Amino acid sequence: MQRYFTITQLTQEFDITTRTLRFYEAQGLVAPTRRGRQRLYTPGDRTRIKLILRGKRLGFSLNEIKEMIEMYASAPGETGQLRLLLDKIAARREELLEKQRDIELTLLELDEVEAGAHARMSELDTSSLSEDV
Amino acid sequence: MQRYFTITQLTQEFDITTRTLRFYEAQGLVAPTRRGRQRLYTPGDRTRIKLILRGKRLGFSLNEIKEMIEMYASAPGETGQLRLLLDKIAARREELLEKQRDIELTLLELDEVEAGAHARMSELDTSSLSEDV
DNA sequence: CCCTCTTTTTACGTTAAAGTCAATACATCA
DNA sequence: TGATGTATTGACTTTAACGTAAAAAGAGGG
Repeated sequence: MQRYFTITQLTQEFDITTRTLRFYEAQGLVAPTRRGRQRLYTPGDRTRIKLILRGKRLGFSLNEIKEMIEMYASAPGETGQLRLLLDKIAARREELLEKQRDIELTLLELDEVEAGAHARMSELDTSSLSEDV
Repeated sequence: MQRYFTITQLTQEFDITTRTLRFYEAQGLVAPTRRGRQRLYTPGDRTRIKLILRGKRLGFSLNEIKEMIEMYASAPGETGQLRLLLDKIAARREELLEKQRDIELTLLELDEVEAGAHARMSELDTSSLSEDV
């Protein structure tokens, strides 16, 4: 029942290169199993890759992404470790909330620029008395 | 009525280095005026710097940020330019909305990890019969 | 079994975004 | 006016995240 993905399947699905996947492996972000020397990616590996790409879209570094993935994967035993984990979670959450606010502001500004552009366009339309086809 | 900021004031306010500000200037992202050789930043320059840093937090490259800032600053004359501007705005908006979705997902996952950690902690608490002070 | 095609490994190159260092240039304050 | 501190400029270095190229090793097909 274990379905595997080849490296090229994944590069095509996610539009990345083999170099990229091997680099992520070298950084300890994924660890595909091997059939001989060939890499075989499990669905779990595929999920990790999705997480990595999502992290990248949000502007996190590979090191930060690695930390987050390890947070998901770990089941730390003792209380000290758990407190530390909770702290890390809180910190990440703060960052994400800040990014959310940043996005809101940027979207608002885009709205303004767009409104200005539309205004300018209708000016041009009426002044030139031209008609769109 | 024109208040100026020195470079060190801004580095302290935004926790960046002078090298960074001069680099942004070399890239055409800000253009402070000069008193002799010394740089003087206007409130407008300061705003641009804020925009740059916000863009960076969202994972945009300096080139992308430059484009966005120029979108704000420009008042393009002809219709073709305006259409192009509207297209760029639409594209940016898409990116930002994707980032929003990415953030939502990541926050949900953090919630799960946190819930798991809390569960694990209460297990440890009851099993050890210890009390917090 | 040979040929072709894909994968892997190794190594060096590249780009963005600064960091670091050295040499001047100003400015000020005692 | 000389010392002291801050700014500027230019050059070289660094780091992250890959790109690119070359050589060797399998994989499958006829």
